[in-house]
Amino acid sequence: MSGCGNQGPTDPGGVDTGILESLLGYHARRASLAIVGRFMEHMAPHGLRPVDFSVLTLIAQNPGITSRQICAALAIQPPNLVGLVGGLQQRGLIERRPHPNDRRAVGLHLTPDGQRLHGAACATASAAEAQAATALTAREQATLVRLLRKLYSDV
Amino acid sequence: MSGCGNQGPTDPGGVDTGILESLLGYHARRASLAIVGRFMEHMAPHGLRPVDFSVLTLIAQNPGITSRQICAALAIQPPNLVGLVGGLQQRGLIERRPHPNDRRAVGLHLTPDGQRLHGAACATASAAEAQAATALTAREQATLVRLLRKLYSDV
DNA sequence: TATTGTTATACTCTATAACTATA
DNA sequence: TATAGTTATAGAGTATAACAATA
Repeated sequence: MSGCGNQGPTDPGGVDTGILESLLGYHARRASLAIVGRFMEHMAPHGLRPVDFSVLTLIAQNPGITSRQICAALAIQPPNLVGLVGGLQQRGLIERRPHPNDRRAVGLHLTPDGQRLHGAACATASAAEAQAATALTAREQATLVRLLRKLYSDV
Repeated sequence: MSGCGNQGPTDPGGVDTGILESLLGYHARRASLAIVGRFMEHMAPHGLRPVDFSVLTLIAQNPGITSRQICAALAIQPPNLVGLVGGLQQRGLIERRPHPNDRRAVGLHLTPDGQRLHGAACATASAAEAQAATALTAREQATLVRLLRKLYSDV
């Protein structure tokens, strides 16, 4: 029974998607792609990808944070963060300072330019969020965030 | 104000994630990665990636479906589907038959082996879904799917 | 011995241009 | 002229191994 007993709903193209419609991962991935795509369009004028904005935010909220801490918080492999941080530094948005306690590590800080750009990017992010969530009420948004957190918090 | 006025919650590592906590895309992406990751682990014994399972499901539910229809339903670029379909055919899971009305197109069908594997994979998918959603009640799951669909349906 | 940051590298995923045969 | 399928290819994104400096 390769159809799994389902005669499921159809997508806009009139194709029966069967069991896919019942899988949380299917919907989570499609929603993620749609939202992140819109976020990218809004953030493009700032020259920031979603991961760039995430890194800037972590540095803004945690001055002196190390690369390893960023990697742990965002699930990025250390080698893949090197170029990203290098790019932000080359644009003059962040700077590296010696870590006070550990001479192996480097503390990351926003420059004044970085603070200005991050402030503008935060406003853009809020605007994008408001637009992305027009289909949802405020209560639905809160519910959605709560349920999504449940899904990845206990892994 | 590069912190956007937020002094947000912290992630397990004790890092302040600031405005990220309020962004739907941030949570949708993390939830998607967590769920899809577990789905991949469950599906690995069948030798199927999520996209392979999706394609097999579409063919199972829509015998004779064309590559272009699959591309439209799953947002895959046609060139990227060629190798995928070729691999499934080489494994003897699907077969290509001439399209009844259009000599340019090819209708895709599951072989008996493909039907057996897809049936087993469906059972695995259901089991993975049940495990992924232990943190949620049945009502919460339904709510989550409904809200996620809203987010990407009106794009 | 373990950890930080780094280089080099490879593998996957995704996107575009261009071709062929049919419509 | 437009579409279905394909090839070749380029660009992201992501993964591991191994190294030097330091803990």
